Amino acid sequence: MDDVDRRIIDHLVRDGRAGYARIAADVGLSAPAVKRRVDRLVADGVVKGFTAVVDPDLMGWAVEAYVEVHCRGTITPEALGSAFARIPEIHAAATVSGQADAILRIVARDVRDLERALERVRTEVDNVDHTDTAIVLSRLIDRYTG
Amino acid sequence: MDDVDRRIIDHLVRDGRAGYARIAADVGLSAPAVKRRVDRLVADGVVKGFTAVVDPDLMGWAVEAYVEVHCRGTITPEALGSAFARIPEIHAAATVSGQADAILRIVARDVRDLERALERVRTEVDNVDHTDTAIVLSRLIDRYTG
DNA sequence: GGTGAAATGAGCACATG
DNA sequence: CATGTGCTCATTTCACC
Repeated sequence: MDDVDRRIIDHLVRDGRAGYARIAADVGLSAPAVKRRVDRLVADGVVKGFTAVVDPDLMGWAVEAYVEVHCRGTITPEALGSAFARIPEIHAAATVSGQADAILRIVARDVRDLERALERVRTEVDNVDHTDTAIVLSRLIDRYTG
Repeated sequence: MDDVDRRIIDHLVRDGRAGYARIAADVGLSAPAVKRRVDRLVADGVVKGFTAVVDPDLMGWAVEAYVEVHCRGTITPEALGSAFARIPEIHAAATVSGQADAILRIVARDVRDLERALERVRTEVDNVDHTDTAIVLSRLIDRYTG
């Protein structure tokens, strides 16, 4: 992981479909050298994959919410993770410091979907005391790199 | 936006670097037809772009946090958005319903960076009463499609 | 990591239903 | 109007240096 790798990753984050020749010109290497580095970065898991960035509004994924999950007693991150993984509306989940035990980002088609997902969180995850939901009103920023 | 478009998008979300021929075989069209649809989806803004998915831990972006922003009085989403946009550590920001006015996802290099970003939020954004920060302990889920 | 050749895929004009 | 076909050119991807 040297500086060239970082510049290659930066380029790929900005344009995930950029050709090796363009990246090579950017970082000052040949195209095959860039491909070898990208292959290695993917194999090492530094680059986990490539994806299309979709406008949620235009796709009909209208309702998004941030949900604090508060649990009774103690629960392992692994147990939380495997339970959350079964709920497809959960796009991001993380255990956090502070009063809440975990924070979820839920993306649902409509309010009904959101309600259903929240109900599954409360029933399928062990020891959930309560959830605190903040529904997204307007998306201000959606960055993919710093 | 028909069902074929949705399947193309689904394919591109799963693999942002997939060739048109592979997508074509998947959805039952020819490669040029798929390219035309993808070009249209990008032009229409349904697909906003393509990006590499990077493992934050392996990149040294070690500290991530969800931050509730509580404001005094009223503030427009536009004012919040333009203020947040100046702080590069903020990767996602949205106004929300409930007690908080906005929720941020901040990705910082270390705790010092996080602290600096939070200080900027409190000073550069108008009418901020207080912030409530939950530092991510472990990432459980990071999905890019439902 | 660079170079060159072979294979693969992109991208375009034109014809078709 | 959107798709399919055949072609040309660029890119990828592999060998080897």
